[in-house]
Amino acid sequence: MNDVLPYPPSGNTWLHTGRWRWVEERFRQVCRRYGYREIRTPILELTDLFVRSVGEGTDIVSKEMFNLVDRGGRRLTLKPEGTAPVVRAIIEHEMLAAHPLLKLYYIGQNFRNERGQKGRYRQHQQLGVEAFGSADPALDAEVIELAVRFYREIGITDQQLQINSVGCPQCRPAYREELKQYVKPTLSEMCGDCKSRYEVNPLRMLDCKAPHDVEILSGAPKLLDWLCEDCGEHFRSLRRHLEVMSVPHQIAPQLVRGFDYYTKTAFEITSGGLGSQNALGGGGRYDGLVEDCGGPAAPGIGFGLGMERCLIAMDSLGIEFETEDEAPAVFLVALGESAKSAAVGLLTKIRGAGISADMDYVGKSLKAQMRLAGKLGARLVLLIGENELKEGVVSFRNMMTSQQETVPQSEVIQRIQSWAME
RNA sequence: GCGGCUGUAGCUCAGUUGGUUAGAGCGCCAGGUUGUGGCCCUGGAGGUCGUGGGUUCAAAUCCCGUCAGCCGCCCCA
Repeated sequence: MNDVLPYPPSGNTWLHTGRWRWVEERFRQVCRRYGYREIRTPILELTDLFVRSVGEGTDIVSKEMFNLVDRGGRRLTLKPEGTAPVVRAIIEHEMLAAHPLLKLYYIGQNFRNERGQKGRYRQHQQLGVEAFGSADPALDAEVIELAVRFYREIGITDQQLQINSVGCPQCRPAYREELKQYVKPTLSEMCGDCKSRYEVNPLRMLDCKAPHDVEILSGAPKLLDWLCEDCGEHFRSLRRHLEVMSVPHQIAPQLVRGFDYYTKTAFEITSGGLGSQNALGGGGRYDGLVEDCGGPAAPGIGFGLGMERCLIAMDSLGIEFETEDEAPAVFLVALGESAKSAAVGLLTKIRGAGISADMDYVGKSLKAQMRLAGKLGARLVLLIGENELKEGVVSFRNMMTSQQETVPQSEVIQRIQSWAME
């Protein structure tokens, strides 16, 4: 969990709201360009939703969810991932009836109860897309290419895309047995995690990092060789589309994702500079998920990417970008009580005309008010004192050139507007 | 869940083998003559040394607990 501040903090410069907005806006732009519409789902969902979709044996469900019980005795969970809530929402609102092909994107908070470290937080923000209603590998390619393009557009030049197929309920069981047969003789030499994975989720052994296990598994049968005709053709087709799109990618036979709902396509995008959490984002196809959650039989594919990891990767690559100008265009300086009152009226008028403006509220001296105007970055200072009040004018000071002029009160708005044009 | 490290002013940190009123830079505030910012000069405010306990004549400093953060493992975003 992190506080993201309005002013760039020293050190962790990525904890700055300006940067977050910039990345979010880029993501929105890309999603809109590809025909995805925004959806927002609640932070709380019924615990059961995640248990059924993500899978009982997964790390997330078995040890990483923030659970709570409400006063009605319902078991609720702070959402640990974004896909299941979206699936729940589209079923509840029968969205597929009106939009047989439904393309959605989201930006939201996820929660996982685990030990934090660089790039991994108990509350983190994910940006993601989900596309429902088509099993066409071209849609897989679209989603993957969208992700790759997004990273490229925010300047992450060292991204690497890895793809794999995790099969389907038709072909996966046979492979699972084959893998178990292969591992069985050497199971006693493997790490404790793998011993339990052997029983609970054998495929997860494939991405074990223990050196000896990696050695053992290097000769293991490949999932890609055991795909059924449908899954095999889907994967080959996906690759052809990626070639046509000129999206560089590597095949990663050991790539297995941590959720049970994935079928066929699985992919991950990594970047250097992230430490041991090198995944920027990942996703895959989930053709049985909507039906499993009580909806129509609709295939789907999506991905999620971590906001914090994007920002950290950008920092480590030294990516610069323009932050929007949040300085007030105009700063009002008032001298004395009656001038203050006139300034308040003027301030309101200026803001009402759509111009950003601000003034002092802590009783600063003229000098201090000027200092504040300078610090805030105001380009124009409007000064009202006894002299100006008497003559019905306002002094305009151009903070860039230090030139000053007087303007009749009735023409102030007009003058600010024309001044902005100069 | 396991292992390691850190915790002193708003921020980044210093603080000698335990020893007077705990320091610096930056930031903040105020002045540098009559109503004018940036640079410069001067001054000022601000800290129960994360927290609880212990050792000692004496603890920011040593020991233990606790909380928080960071880093690695696991896993993931």
